Amino acid sequence: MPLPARERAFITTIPESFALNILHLIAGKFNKSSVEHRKNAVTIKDIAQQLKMAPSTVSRALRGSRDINPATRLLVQQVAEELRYTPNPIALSLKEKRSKIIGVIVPEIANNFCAATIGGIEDYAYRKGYHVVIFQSHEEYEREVQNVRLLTLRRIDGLIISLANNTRQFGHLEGLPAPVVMFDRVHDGIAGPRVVVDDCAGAFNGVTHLLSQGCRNIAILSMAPWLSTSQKRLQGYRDALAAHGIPVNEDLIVQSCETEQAIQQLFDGTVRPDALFFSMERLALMSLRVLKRLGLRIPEDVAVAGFSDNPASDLFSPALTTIRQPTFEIGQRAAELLIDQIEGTAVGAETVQLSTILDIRSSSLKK
Amino acid sequence: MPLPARERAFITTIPESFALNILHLIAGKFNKSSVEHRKNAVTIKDIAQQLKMAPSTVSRALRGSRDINPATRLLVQQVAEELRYTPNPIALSLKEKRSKIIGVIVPEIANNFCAATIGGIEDYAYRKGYHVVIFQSHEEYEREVQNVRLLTLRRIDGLIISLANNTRQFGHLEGLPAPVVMFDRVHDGIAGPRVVVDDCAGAFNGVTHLLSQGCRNIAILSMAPWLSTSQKRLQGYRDALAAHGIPVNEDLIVQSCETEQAIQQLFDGTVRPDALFFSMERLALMSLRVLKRLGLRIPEDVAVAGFSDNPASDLFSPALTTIRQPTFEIGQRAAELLIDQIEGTAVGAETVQLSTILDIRSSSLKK
DNA sequence: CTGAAAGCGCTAACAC
DNA sequence: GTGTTAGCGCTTTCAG
Repeated sequence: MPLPARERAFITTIPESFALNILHLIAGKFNKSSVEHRKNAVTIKDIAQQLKMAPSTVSRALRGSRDINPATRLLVQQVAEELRYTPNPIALSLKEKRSKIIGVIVPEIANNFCAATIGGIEDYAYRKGYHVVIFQSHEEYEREVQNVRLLTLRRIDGLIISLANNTRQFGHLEGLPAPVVMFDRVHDGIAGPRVVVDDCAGAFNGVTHLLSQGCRNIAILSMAPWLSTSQKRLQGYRDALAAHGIPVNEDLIVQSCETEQAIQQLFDGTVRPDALFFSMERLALMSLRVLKRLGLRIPEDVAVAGFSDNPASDLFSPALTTIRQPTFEIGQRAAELLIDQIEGTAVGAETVQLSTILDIRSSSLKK
Repeated sequence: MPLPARERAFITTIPESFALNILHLIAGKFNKSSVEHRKNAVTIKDIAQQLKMAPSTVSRALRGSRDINPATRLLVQQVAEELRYTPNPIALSLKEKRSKIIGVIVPEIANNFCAATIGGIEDYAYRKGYHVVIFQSHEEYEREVQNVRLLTLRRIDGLIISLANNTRQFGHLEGLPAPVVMFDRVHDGIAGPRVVVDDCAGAFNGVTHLLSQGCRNIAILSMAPWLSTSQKRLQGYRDALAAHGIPVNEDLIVQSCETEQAIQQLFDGTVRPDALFFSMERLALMSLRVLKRLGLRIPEDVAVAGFSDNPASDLFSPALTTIRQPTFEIGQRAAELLIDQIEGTAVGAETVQLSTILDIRSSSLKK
């Protein structure tokens, strides 16, 4: 099999390196193709050799050190460019103990809130010269732990995380060798800055709106009751009812991971809800589907509203009233807080709280 | 004058050669505090010291080499565990010239198709012991190029990519030091395996369905005409019309990035369409919004169908007829093809073609 | 100003 | 079997 010109050149110029590879082949450490793909990257040494100077000098020239002859510097830069030298970030990481990478762990990338937030994180991080690597916990504690470990091993410079649904222990987030910023689903037991929205106020506004439409039996849906968001949104719900002098019917508070059944049961109970308030995006589609299946009309029979960042909410049948979050900004702020910590410019363990946006649409307009 | 080191990845608008230059000039001194977070992780050396043996012995013991006294091995393992030793993947990458990381570049994570596909990639990759790092091109060529460069520098073991909307040159994908697998939006000029769906057949089926509903003036919407998917889906459209002996009206073929206006203009033309067929997910929501604004009823005035993997399609008003793709499997297969190449077990430059699924819903049912 | 040398953590060829 | 040594690419003392 004829090798491409480039690879042939590589073999003839650097025979020792090739020999080394061959040895690996024999040892079975590398298989054939994994070697074929790797090109001989030019290193600082190659430049030094060509210029007949020490690698350290080249390094200095390239890094713009003060202690260097401008002439040499120029020369080095020229050759570096000629040889298309690119620094090896791995070697750098090893030496400097940092990677210029920040890790993000979210429950599900497919969740509109998460996807949009990541956009904001990337935006800020890239501007600051950091890569962003994204992991999904798929709402599973074990996966989350595993991801944190992986990331730590890779010597990421920092971590941004929104907790999985069923994360109830937090040891994996303590004593980490890198700073952590939490957003959305946070845990008070863990120190460090965080970015959240005013979940309580968001829910309060949403529920108040439903009350203004004449709803009196408002059911609230959430999944894991231990999530910070669930708790605060539930509080907002309670507050709104209290503000209207309406007693809370605990039967209308659904906290279950078997949501589909739970919703159905709601309508078999003694008090049939006249409104559904969901506190998680995942519950939005589910609620609508269940109501549809039960043959209930929205909003005539049941008004519907809740937290969701689905960009198609206005196209639903009927258009869905939602509480949106400033996703992009949440991401940006989280990245900012993290990088401030990484680079030591952090003021303290700040908590950033942003506001939600209530988009009223027909699913909650009784008339 | 020197910029902080963290800014260096972002000088993209200036010529590449110049950027290379700058890149080193500005690599400033590393902030002390950023290292403060780092704990001095225990290394293979620490274990060796404690056990009064050579690091290489420890290495062998830990890697389960054959040439080692079972007793020593056990001892080493015990101490390793005691000291909570974790291997440093960076050092490994530097030595072995591979990272056990595969890179994924998609246009937008927020796109349902992309998010779901990534799920499949992760699933397979993780099972094979690879990490997946995700990048977004945000449909921009420059960003795509930049991502590829970044990934290459990081010595990723392989790349999975779906091209950006406006990528029309492909130099950045040629001669890469790692294998590449393309999916969805591919380019024939680039060698290597790929995973696609039968776009042509998918469009054919969709359009045929619209024809069966009595539609005769079916408009087709796409964005960049040079995308592989656009082309094949358009071909399916033409084929379906041809199969029914219906002449193609070129005015009904919209290929524009100003889609919103373009759709509107369609309805000002001499031939008013009685159906809209969109060939990209992004166009789905847009089409529905424009039609709504124009006061057109779906499907009575205009039937609507097209490619989309939006999981809420059934909840739209009206429920949206879609051509879905086997997203999870696409991801799995792409990862499989890539890892086969990385590990040298690839059979050849395979092309995997999967089938689409037509979900007929009310948006296209004329009666 | 520049070169030589050490070392980041790890593996592997080569002794003994 | 195990120790010694070299080296992946780069930065950084420490001498000149």
